[in-house]
Amino acid sequence: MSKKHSSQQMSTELKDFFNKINRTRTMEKDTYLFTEGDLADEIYIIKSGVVQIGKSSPDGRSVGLRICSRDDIVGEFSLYSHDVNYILNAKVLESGEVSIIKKIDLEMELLVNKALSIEIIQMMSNSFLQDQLKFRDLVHHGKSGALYSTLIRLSNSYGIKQADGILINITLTNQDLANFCGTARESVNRLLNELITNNILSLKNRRIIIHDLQYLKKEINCENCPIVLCTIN
Amino acid sequence: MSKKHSSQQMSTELKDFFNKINRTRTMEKDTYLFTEGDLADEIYIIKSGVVQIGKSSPDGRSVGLRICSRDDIVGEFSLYSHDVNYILNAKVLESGEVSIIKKIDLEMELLVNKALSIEIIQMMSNSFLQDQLKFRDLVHHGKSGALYSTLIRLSNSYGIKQADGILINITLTNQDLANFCGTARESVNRLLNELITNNILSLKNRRIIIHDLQYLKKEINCENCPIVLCTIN
DNA sequence: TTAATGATGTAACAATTATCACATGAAGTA
DNA sequence: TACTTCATGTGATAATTGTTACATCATTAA
Repeated sequence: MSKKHSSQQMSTELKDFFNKINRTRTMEKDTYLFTEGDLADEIYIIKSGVVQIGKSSPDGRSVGLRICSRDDIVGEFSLYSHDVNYILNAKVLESGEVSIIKKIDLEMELLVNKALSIEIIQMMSNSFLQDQLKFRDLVHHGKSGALYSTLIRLSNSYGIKQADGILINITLTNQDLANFCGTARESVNRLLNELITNNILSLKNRRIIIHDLQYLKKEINCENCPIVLCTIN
Repeated sequence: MSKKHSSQQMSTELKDFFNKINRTRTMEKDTYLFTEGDLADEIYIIKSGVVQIGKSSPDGRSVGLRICSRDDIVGEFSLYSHDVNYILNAKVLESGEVSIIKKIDLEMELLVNKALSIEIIQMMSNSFLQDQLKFRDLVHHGKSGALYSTLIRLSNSYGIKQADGILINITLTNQDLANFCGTARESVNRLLNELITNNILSLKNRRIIIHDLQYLKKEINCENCPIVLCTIN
C-alpha cells in the first residue's frame, strides 16, 4: 500500500525515538488496541495493519473518526497527567503490529529533546486545522456531503492511482462508512449506488474506485486545500 | 464575565512569553482579526473582547467553529513553515484588544523554552480530544443534537450560575447558532422555542438561560466528560 | 417620531434522511 | 453441498429538516 499523506504521521525525531525504545505488540483483527476507559499510559505507532479510531455510544451506535495504518500515531496525548483514561477506542480492522511508547518515557524525552517537541507541535497543529475543515464538510453539507468528504479523505489516505481512477485500497462496509458520516447504512448504500449509476465511482472486490474525484470535490465546495489537511488518518 | 474553562487557554509559560513581548492591537466589532488567505505570521491572545473563529464558504454560507474571549489563543500554528495562509477567519463579535506574537518569535522561543513546548502540546492534545467529541455530538445526533451540544459548550465556556439556571453571557443570533450547527436559522428558531415551551431554557435580554442542562445532556448521551473537553473556545 | 434595518416567529410545503421489513448475494464452514 | 452468517439492495413509510414567503418585533438612524 502506498501511503503518502497523514496528519499524525511519524516524524523523523519521533521515529528515531520509537526505534530506540523498540517495544512492540501484535494486534489481531476485530480486537481493540484500547477501548474507552482503559488507562491511557501508552502511545502507539502502527508498523503494519489497520486501526480505526472511534467512539461507541451508550445507545449502541458507533462513531468513526480516523482510519490509521503504517506510521500513524495512535493514542491520546494526555501528557504529564496520570490516571487519565482513553476517551476513544481503537479497533483493529486488519491485523498487524504496533510500536509502543510509555507515556512517561515520552514525557521524559520531551524534557530533553526539543526537536521532538516541535515535531509533535507541528503534527498536532495539522490535526487541528484538519478537524476544522472536517467540521465544515460533515456538518454543513448534509449527509451526502459527509459521505463525499469521507470518500475524498479516504482517497487521499488510501488511494492508489489506476488507469481508470483512484482505488481506495481498504475494505469498508456500508455500515463503516455510515459510522463516519452519521447516517443510516441504507442511506450510504443508496448514495453509493447513485454515484455508481452516474459513473462517479465503481466497486471492484469490495473496494471503491473513484472515477470522478472532481465531481465529489465540487459538490462540497472543496477548495483544494493542502492534501495533508484532508486525510482520514 | 467569569471564564472558567478553555481548550486553548493561555498557560503560564505562554502568558509570561506574551507579556514579555507585549505587542497589542485593538480590534473593532464586526471587523476581522484575520481572514482566509491572509498571511499567517502571527498568533494572538485575546485580552478583552470576543472573537468567533469560522470559515466562509464560496456559496456564501458561514461555518462557526469557536467563540473565544480573554486568555484564549487565536491563530494557526503552522510553525517553521512560512508563506502559509490562514485557512479560517476570526470575526470580532465584541470589540477588544489582543496581544500579538510573531510566529517567528514563538519559533525561536520554542527552541530554547522546553516548558513552553510542553504547555503547547498539552493545550493542543486537549483541543484534539475535544474536537473528536464534538464530531460525535454534531454529526451523530441530528440537528437538535448539534444545537444541544452547542448550548452545552456555550454554557461551559460562557455560563454564569444564577438562581434560576445558567446564563450564557454572550449574545448570539439564531443565525449564529445555526452556523455552528449546520442548520437553517428557522430550524434553530423552532428548536429553541420548543425548548422554551418545555421550560428547558428561556431568553432574557437576548441571552439564553438554561434551566435544565441535564435534559440537553441526556438527549445527546453526554457522559459528563471533563468539562475542559467540552467548551466552545 | 418615523423610517429603516435587522432579528425573530411561523405556516405551508418540499426535500432529505431514517426506519422498518424483507429479499438477495457473497463468503466461509460443517 | 448445504447451511450459516454477514453484507448489500430496495420499497414503503415516517420523521426530520430545509425552503419560501411573510408577519411581527426591536433597535437604531434620520
